[in-house]
Amino acid sequence: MPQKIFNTATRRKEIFKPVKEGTVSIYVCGITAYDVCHIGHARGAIFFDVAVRHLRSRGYQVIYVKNFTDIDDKIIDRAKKEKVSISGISKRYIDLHNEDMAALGVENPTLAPRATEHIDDMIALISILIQKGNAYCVEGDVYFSVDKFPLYGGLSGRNLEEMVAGARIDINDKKKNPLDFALWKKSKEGEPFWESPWGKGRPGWHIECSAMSRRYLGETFDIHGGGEDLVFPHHENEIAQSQAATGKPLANYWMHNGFVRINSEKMSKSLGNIFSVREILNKYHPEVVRLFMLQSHYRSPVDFSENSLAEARSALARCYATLQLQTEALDRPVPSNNLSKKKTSAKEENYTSILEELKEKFDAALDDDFNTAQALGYVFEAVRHMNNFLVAEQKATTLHKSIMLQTSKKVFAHFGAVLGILQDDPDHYFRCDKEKESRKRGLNIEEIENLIKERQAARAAKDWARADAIRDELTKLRIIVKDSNNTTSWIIE
RNA sequence: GGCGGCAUAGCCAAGUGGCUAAGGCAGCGGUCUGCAAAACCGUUAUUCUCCGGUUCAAAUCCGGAUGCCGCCUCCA
Repeated sequence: MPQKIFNTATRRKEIFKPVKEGTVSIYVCGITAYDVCHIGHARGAIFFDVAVRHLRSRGYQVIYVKNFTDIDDKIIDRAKKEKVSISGISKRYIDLHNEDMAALGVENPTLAPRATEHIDDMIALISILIQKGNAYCVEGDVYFSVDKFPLYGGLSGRNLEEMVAGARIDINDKKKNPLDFALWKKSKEGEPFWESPWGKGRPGWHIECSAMSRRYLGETFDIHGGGEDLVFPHHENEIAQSQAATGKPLANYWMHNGFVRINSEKMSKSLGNIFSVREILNKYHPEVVRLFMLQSHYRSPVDFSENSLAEARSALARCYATLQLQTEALDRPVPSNNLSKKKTSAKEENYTSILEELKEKFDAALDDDFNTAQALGYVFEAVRHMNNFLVAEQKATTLHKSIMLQTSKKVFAHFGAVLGILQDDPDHYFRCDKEKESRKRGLNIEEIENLIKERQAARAAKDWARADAIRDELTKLRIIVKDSNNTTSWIIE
């Protein structure tokens, strides 16, 4: 099945055809380094991470570029406020960003260029635009002339007249058209600057992406991505700059991820409902966040709440419980003399083929515009299927059982590798989960373990009253006790 | 004012013309268990906001209504 991608530019799902057979070049707009990453950044990062992982698993060689904006008004403001250098601010938040992404299991992009390292590329591009008459210089500022670019508005589906008629456009006397945007800004007193043919100044926001994508991916590359808010004006302006300069399309496919909402409200500073990645990772295993994000389609808004994360946590625990059973089954030695004696039945073979079929469906779901929600549906079907198998075949020691376990191991490894979940050791996962949950609820793991031990002793002595009393006590703390033949494990509800 | 999106079970959420409307969470009945829990088995939408239309056939296409949301200003 060919890869399909919903292209913002055409508002349609299209069959993906790379510029160069077998490779994918992708550019995603990264962060402006002036604050810590929030859950919205996490969504975009996780989604594009999965998209790239999937393309790679399908055999494409992917070049993934995600930039850092390290010069910008907000960074300058913050530097002023804290009385530190601009590079001090940007370095701090780039480092924190990298930590957060690593914690979320987001793989590093192939390249992570910074705007300030590409000022020359930007100046070169702006010069071309001036030369071609698409840009003009006024008192040290350089503006892009939207009237000279007939395709302007094509990506976001707007036209110039309507936008000019809109009341919210700021009127600037220097601009020929109110929609013209800055390519280069004359530096103000005390601001950082670079020398340019138009005097001392710094780049406008949009030009960096045009310059860096051109440098690393060429004039036309495959996929350009970002959050949906970037469609206008940022990506519209990038297209205008790049295509006016090169005469070629900037990117063939435009992908935009939807926003994260908080309890059905827009996440914003004024509402004070911004959740940082680090504060969430303090409470939840990173894969819970990934699972939560991937359960919705990337283009839909996703509603983030304590409750929805808790649901994702239960769902992930279900997967790890199965992996744990699987690991135990794999560790159990199978007497080799029994293997040869028993023949594999059709029913047994069926177990393996269903798992392999689910893997195919999983990949096909991701081929279809990266439908991670549907792909996860197949993961959970595989979980149930595996549980069935593990219960039904518990006592079996046939050759098939070990084949099935190996297949399952392979299939779940594939699911996990593509979605970036199920990467933890199950025991470690549950331990980590316990630590986070107990910290959150002010529980003491040691005390709980002691109670569990006490209860086990009571059970061994068949002192059911005592055992039940302890269990009731633990239940009040929302701790679930799981007894098996000779051990007792526990989880936090 | 302009442009765009969404509405599917108690909750979350796939599905965009035709097999029984994925999956998760929660609930209920059963197996298991000292009793539970976990796991497993079974079960929970004759129906996809409403009203019209197209079609042999629509949650899925078209028109209209209602409700919610996003972008147009820095924003992932």
